[in-house]
Amino acid sequence: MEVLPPTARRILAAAKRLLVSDGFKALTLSAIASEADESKASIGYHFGNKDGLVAALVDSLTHDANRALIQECSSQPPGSARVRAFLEGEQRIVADVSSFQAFFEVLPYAMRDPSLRGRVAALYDGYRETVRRCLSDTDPVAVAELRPLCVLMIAMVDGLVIQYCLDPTGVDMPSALALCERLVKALFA
Amino acid sequence: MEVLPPTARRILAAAKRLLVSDGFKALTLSAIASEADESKASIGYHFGNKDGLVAALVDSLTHDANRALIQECSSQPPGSARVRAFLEGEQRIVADVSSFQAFFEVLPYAMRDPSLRGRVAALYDGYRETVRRCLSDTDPVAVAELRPLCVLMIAMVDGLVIQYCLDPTGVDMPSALALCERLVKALFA
DNA sequence: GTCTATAAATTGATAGAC
DNA sequence: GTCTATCAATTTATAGAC
Repeated sequence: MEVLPPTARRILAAAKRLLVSDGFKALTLSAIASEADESKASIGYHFGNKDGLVAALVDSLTHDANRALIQECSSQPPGSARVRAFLEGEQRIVADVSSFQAFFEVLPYAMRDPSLRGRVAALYDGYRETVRRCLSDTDPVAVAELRPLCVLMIAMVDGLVIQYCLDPTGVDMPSALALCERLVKALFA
Repeated sequence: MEVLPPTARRILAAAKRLLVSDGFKALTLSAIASEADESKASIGYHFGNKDGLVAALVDSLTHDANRALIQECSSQPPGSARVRAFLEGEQRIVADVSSFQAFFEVLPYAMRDPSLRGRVAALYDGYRETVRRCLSDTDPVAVAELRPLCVLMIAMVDGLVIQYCLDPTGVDMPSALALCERLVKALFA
């Protein structure tokens, strides 16, 4: 992303804005060119074709998300303080619904295209590793269950956002997050 | 669904097959008509327009999913036996990835269209109610936390499927489900 | 590198015969 | 109810000037 020419960067940023605001269906070359104040032909020049643009867009999205999560967690020193910071960070992640919507827009395409799927799968590997780093150094006894716990924690965040996006009033998110915290602390006790 | 004319039913079934195999993008009137061995004009006649067809498709999907889950859970008598049956049912649900893929295809469109969102939100209400019925009658002490637990259980299932679809080899699903079971049982103890 | 102009294909929708 | 034929609109892609 940082090594792209300025025009390509503007096109990619415009595509990201369109994806968040209007969904994958709105990602037409005309709309992107208009949003970026560039010509349609420039998109072809910089990204080959639309598939190339989508691949670059997915890379950009996953990179941003991963960096944000790592920054979120590693700001605290290891130990119970970091665990608490991680759980608080989870709440912020759940609250940031807009970036999740962009992810859900891309998800079905990522699941079907082998190249995209590999890229997003690598992102989740990074997620799990980050969570593992946040939750370790607290109790060596629980090490055996650390991997599955990371999987479950991420699953809960993703799944909670789905329910919240579909019906913000139907889900008591604070209670769900409090229960989630209780479950984790019970495991470490 | 059952009250639809035979032709409409064939069209809907063809659309569902296309959605599962090739995704939402493949849901063009031409492709659906070809798959159903009907004419494009028939789709307009029976469903008004494409949006009408998609709404009927979402209704059909959610109805099937809800019925399957209820049947899965209510086959056992209340009590710990039903809880165990529910947890085993969860494993089967997670294993049935194809129906989840159809859901993930529809999810971004459901989140943006108010009408579709309401339909899918109602489905999740049914989900939570079903899970509540499966997990109640075991320990009255835990009643206060029953609602958030239902939310979390469904979130875990959804989130686990996401990770599994992206990388079946990168997630130790049996361990994750075992840990999930441990967490639930710890809560009831 | 960037643009205008246009090609070529596809899409959703419908008129009108049967 | 079902079909063929056709419409206007939109989409991706690219040729060619600058």
